[in-house]
Amino acid sequence: MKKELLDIETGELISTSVMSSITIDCTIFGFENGSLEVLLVKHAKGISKGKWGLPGGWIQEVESIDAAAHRLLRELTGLDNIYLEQLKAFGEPDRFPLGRVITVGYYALVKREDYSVKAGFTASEAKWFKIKDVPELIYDHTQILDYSIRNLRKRVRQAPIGFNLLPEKFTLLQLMQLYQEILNVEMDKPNFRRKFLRMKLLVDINEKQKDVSHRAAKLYKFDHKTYQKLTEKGFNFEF
Amino acid sequence: MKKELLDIETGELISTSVMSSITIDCTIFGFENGSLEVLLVKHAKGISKGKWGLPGGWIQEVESIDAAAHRLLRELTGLDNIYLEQLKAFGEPDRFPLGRVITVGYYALVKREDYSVKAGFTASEAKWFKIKDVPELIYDHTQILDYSIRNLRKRVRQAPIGFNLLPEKFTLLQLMQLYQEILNVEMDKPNFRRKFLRMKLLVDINEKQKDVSHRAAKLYKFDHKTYQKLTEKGFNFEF
DNA sequence: CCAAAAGTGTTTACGGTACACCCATGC
DNA sequence: GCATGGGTGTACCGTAAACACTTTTGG
Repeated sequence: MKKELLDIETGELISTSVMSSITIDCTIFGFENGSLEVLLVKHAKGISKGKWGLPGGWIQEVESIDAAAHRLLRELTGLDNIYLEQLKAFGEPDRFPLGRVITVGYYALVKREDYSVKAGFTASEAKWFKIKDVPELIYDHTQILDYSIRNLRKRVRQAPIGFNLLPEKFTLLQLMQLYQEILNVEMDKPNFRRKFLRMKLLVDINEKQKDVSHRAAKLYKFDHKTYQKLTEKGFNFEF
Repeated sequence: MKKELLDIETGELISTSVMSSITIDCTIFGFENGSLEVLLVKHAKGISKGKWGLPGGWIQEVESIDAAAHRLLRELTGLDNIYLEQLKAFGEPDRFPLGRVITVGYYALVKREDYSVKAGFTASEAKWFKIKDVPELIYDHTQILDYSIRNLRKRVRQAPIGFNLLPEKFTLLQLMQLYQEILNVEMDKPNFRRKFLRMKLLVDINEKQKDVSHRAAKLYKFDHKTYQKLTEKGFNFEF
């Protein structure tokens, strides 16, 4: 529809075919050394210069919202096939200081082993933060992040999406630590292992850890087929 | 921001301060005679004349998305304080034939006893449909409705939101029938009653049904305080 | 040997499920 | 009496929770 719009951050008039008044913002979660982290970007210019925020962008005229979010992730991380889900639209009238802009929030789960900062983004522009170390964010991004975390906690108890934060091969203890970190609870190792193994969601790949200073743990993979079957009939993870 | 826009349904140029390219559509659920129903409106003019769709509207420049949805509901049903939650944004590029418009989907639960069609809406313009009798809908509204139903089924197992579809005072059988209808399952009466009573969510108001041709059932109310407490620590309803 | 984490076994209690059965009311 | 739904009792089973215990590996 419209081809010219004011870049509401820089004040420049830009000419392109994106939708005005609608943006996308994405909370990207990662898991490293037992801590849940989010990827934030530092704004280089405009009124929010020097401040951290969630990665975001515009939606093109001929692109679905989901496609725009995937494109954004690819541009930022170089990764395709990231686990990505829409949260909801955020649209308080005053959420954005330079005009009325509604944003569609997403959250993504990334395997840190796959991730590398993409060309064009230096370490000073994009950085992982532990949840507890997240600084003050621009606009309503703190609110969006809070919503993302609450949503992750909810989702992780309804579907085994936590796998998307772990390496391909992982141990049961890693899995348990992931749940402990996200849900902020203490769990019993023996009970956790039995509970998860009973679900038949893990495939024993007959490999073990190497170079650990204790008994090596079995490595598992996630069984996508069982996951699909369970998803169709609905299921629950209460920890 | 912009004050003039083309009414994409009628083709008229209208002058008002609403956001262009963003609308709201709302699935309004009701429960009557053991059946789950939705309120649809018939479009009177424009390219979708004579077809049924979800009630929807524009978002004003100085109004939050949630406020717009509440206003829409009030205009349509005359009701305030309706249970209302956002679903997500729907934005396929071709979802709307006359231009790129993203819509924010909502779903609402109303007590049918409170509801009356508002002045300005005649019976031929707004009508309740049983879920199975819903006709073909305009644009992507069938998809939004499907998403709403799936979401309702999910939510009803995570929080006792079903209460919002029942009268103030209800029997345990009514409650069970509501769950059976929404989840499309058969339940055991004795077990359902014990399970629900154990949750301490129901208040026995020491009243009984009248004029029924069988033993009169106790009437209950929903205990909002216990609900709040349970919500804070998270809870699950598996039926 | 010890430390550290992997992994097994056992006991208890509670909630889900199935189903038999009695109660109250109108016709 | 009979139909209809209201409501109680009970027996069985699976799983969650707590925790004692054994196994494997590096140092």
